[in-house]
Amino acid sequence: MNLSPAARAVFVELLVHGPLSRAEVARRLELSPSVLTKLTRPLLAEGFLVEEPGPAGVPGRPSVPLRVEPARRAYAGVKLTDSELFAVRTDLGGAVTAEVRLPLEGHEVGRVVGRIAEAVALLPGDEPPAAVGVSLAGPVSRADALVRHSPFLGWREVPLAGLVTAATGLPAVLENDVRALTAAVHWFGAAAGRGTFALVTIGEGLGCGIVVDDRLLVGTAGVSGQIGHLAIDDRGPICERGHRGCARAYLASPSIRRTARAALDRPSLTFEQALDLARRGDPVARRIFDEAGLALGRIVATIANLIGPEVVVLSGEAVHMHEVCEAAFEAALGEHTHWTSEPVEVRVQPFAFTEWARGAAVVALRHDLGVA
Amino acid sequence: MNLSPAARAVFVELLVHGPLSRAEVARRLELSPSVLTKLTRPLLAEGFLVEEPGPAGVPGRPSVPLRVEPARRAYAGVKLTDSELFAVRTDLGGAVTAEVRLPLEGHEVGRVVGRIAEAVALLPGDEPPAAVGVSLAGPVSRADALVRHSPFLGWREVPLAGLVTAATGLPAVLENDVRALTAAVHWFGAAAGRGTFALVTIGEGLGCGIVVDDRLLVGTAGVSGQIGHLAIDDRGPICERGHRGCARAYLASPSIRRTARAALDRPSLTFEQALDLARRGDPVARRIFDEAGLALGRIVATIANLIGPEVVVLSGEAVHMHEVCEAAFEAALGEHTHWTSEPVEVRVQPFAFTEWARGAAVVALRHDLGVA
DNA sequence: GAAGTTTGTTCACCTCATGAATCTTTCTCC
DNA sequence: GGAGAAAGATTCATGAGGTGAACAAACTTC
Repeated sequence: MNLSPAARAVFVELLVHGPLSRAEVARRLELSPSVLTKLTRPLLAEGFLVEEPGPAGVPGRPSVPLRVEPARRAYAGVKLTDSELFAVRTDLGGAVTAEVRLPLEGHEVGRVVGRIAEAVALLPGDEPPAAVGVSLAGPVSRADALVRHSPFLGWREVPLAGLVTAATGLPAVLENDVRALTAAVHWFGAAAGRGTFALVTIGEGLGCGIVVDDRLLVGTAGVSGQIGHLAIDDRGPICERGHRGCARAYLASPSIRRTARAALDRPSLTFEQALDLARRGDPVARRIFDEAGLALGRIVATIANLIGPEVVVLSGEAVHMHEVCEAAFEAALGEHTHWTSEPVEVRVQPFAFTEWARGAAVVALRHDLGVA
Repeated sequence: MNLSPAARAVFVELLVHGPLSRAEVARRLELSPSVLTKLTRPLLAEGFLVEEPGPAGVPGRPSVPLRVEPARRAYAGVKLTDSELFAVRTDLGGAVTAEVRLPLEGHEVGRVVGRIAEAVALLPGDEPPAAVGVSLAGPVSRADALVRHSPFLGWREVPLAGLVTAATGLPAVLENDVRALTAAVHWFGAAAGRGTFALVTIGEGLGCGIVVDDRLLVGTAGVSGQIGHLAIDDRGPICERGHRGCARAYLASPSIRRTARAALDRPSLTFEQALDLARRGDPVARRIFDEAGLALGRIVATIANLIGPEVVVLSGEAVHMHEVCEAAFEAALGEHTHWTSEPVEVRVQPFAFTEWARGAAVVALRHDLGVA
């Protein structure tokens, strides 16, 4: 989109913080009002911004709120798993306008890239997306556009973004899945407008993305938010790495399924079935989910004590278990929050199966706007 | 000092990253070489910078490294405890050039402020310091220059910085003690030049300061780095807040003293005596410090997993215990570091009793330079 | 309808970084 | 030892991008 730094700041402010008058944006960004006239004019002319009817009944010249026109531009986001691929098309406001789901046949790089291109082409829409974002689990070097290591695809040092650009003819960006989701939550999700927050995802694994002063925490060698093996209790269940009572062993859905199967002696029980049993008051299932809630509360409290976020957002494929284990969660959060502070605000972001891909699309959007 | 943003960036780069040529500074700050000529000229003329003999033996015009002249300006730093006050004078390079220690007679605000002014006046030096920094434990609102709450002084909402300015006639800044020390470690200590690191202090209490991308993490309501009550083991010793096996109970020097007195049945044993027993191989004392090392390793691993710092610096009055519990510390750090990462680099910053006050002086220095 | 208030615009101006050109001072190669 | 290469430092015209004052616009309040 090629925006000047000031124009970018104005556009992002309007995108994330909703319709705002020029005067209000000037105050927030500590700019003089005159510069807003200048910066918004071309954006209005090109249709990226539109004027809205303003509030009435206040003294002074009525303000004219400016709003980003979401339909003005589209983005594609693709999330890779070991067996399939989710693709979505979103507008400028991060809203999903189309979705596609394709199985992956094998993990050979060329085949997967072909599938990605296919999925992007299948997404209905008037114009081609302005950029494509791709996300997957595991360490990713965004700067080098390189998949460092993907355990479930068996990849090492794959320059995926370049290959996707070659296959689609579109600018492509690569990002770790949790970080991509964090970006979406930051701008358009439960943490919209918050400067400092943490996202905790619960599902096949545990993930954590941290945003400090509106900047995503990357960490040395691209590693941060590793909460999977946080020690909860030296006597708890054993995780795949042999740790007793670590966070994964209590919380990850495969661990919960495993524990429930063993405890209930039902070898084919699914996670959802176990959750249902707990909902209906089965004491064994209840206990398992209560302990999961305790672990989650402890994790959130640890993050909150250390970082001091404004809010902690919960998401992930298994986040709906929160309603079942809420009491235990709140108790553990309160108990482990530092005594001088109030427990951190917690928000549950309902999870749709397109969420991961939407995160990737938001990364594409941010890239297109030139946001680091 | 009233520097333009660019001049400030140049000066700080030279202050923190040692002597550098103009060309090198231009490259690091992504500025054109010409602007460096312009920006450094007044700083050289006023004696804040001096030219140094450069390296020989390389092709091209020899570079002229620029160095900050530390003696050009002085700062005062004051640390308050419940019973006494430590004051230091430092130069621009954060080096301590004088120190004073005064007992506090009572905790009445006016008396304490008078003592601070007295101590600052007592510090020998040619010119008065350019600014005074004051640090103390507990929540401090730096923006409002307000001590929110000081448990050991019995203060609430005391506008200390304003009072110190009134009493000394010097600009005064207020900061939490751990954060002040973090600032000193960041610019002139074991993390000098690192962009992302964590400081963990061990002493009467546990503290943690976090710097991300060269910016101090403040946290909502000014609260972050609360590691004191991190849960280590549900069966461990009990801390003053009634938590079993929390970090304080394992690591804070009063807890260690208490545990050692009870276990060895020596009611008047000091922390240093217990440490000495451990050094000499006493099995009871060894065990106590080994467990402290395990707790510390676990804390550092947790911070490293979450933040991904380049280095974790250990400091505080009791940091010398690290040498005694190093093996246990390293073992716990390795065990609790996420399996995909190498253990974080750990540096021990030797602690002098002037360190806290030096931190306060560095806060004054940063304030004087206009660094947030 | 006059006064007051706030928004939005225009315009002259000013700060500050850039980029090209140039000068300086060394090393390397022949 | 001289020519040329190399890198640092400087000068200067230029331009981007912001500010501040002045003013117009559009509404409320009295």
